[in-house]
Amino acid sequence: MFVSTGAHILHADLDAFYASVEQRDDPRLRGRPVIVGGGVVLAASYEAKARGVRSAMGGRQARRLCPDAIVVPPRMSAYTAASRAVFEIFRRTTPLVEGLSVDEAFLDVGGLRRLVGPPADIATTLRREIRDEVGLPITVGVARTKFLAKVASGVAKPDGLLVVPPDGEQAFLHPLPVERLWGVGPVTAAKLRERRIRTVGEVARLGEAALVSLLGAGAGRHLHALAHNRDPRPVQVGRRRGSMGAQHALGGGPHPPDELDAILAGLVDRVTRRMRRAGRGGRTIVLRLRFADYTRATRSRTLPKATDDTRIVLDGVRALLRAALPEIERRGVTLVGVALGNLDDNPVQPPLPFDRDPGADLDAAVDAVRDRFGSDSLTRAVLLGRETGPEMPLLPD
DNA sequence: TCTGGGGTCCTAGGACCC
DNA sequence: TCTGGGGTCCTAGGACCC
Repeated sequence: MFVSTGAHILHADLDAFYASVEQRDDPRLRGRPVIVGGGVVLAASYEAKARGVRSAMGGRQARRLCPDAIVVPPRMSAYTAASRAVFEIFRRTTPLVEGLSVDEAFLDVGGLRRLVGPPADIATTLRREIRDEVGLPITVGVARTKFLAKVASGVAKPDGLLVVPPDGEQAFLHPLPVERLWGVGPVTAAKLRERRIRTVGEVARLGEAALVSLLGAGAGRHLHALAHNRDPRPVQVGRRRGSMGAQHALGGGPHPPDELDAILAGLVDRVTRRMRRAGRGGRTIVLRLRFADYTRATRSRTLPKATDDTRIVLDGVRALLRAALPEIERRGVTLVGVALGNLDDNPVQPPLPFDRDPGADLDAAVDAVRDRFGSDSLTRAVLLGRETGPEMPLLPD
């Protein structure tokens, strides 16, 4: 078997994805600072990033930094369509594609050298095809390992291509600030900074034992390996997600139990519908909370077998909510969420009519739900929940 | 810096079993 | 009645990513 040892892994990452789709579809937005999302920045164009706007930033602050920014509401279906088109080009390039999110993936092109050409040429072609066929800029990092390819694309952004040759890895890696390392966030960076460690090279000189005592066994060993550029993980095709969830942020002020219950019913309906559409079931039910001080908590319970059943999940969420109510009362709540973990692949039940088609005939949908759940009030709530969320009527217990 | 929505992986303690 | 070591599952929290 031929094993490629050169720089053969591509990390392809669309630039400012949502904002680029908006600029593509509306010529008036091109060359101008664009912010997608109102209350909070979901994505910012590079013109807006240059002014300090970052994703996850509050909308007010973003507008203060960049008063002339054009703010557009998100169009999720357009982003999903663009993502599909890009992934088709990925898979046309090589069957070894591992998606990381809607806008990035690893591609292993090690076996294509004889057939198509060297990885750098393949990356150039890939970028051109995505530009020509989908109309979006994409940055590609090329290296011998996944980790290094990801770091390379981060350095090359936006609209760039960077190849790290195997004999240039240390020279590329060591001068970089530790924040560039995949997996080093604010907390880890602060711990390292306290020890006067700022670059990857300084991490590499530290020694595994010192890193483990500073960061813990897992993170310490992981970081030590990355700093020495050891990353044996292969590109994995067909990874499936392990959990599915939905959440809803709440304004300040009190939120009575009835209101929380109604919101959670809407969230449960959204998640279970997605699960049925995906043909998956979950065994662990998670209630996610964020309190008024923005600390987070989860409460969970695990069922004997996986389910995608709205009623069963809702019952579980309600039990978790009841138990958490005193703490919510005391501390206030600013977010509720529902997630299902321990996902397996058994399609538990056929999808309901509007699982596939939101415009399905309402009477037929009501009948189908009633057949399955046998309750008029739940039927009504489930149907309403697909659109209303917070405003939906209370469910009886 | 006053904070959305969707995920991943890791750690640690306790229950339970052999 | 008191005691060992190992393994798995569950719950909860935390850091990180896009």
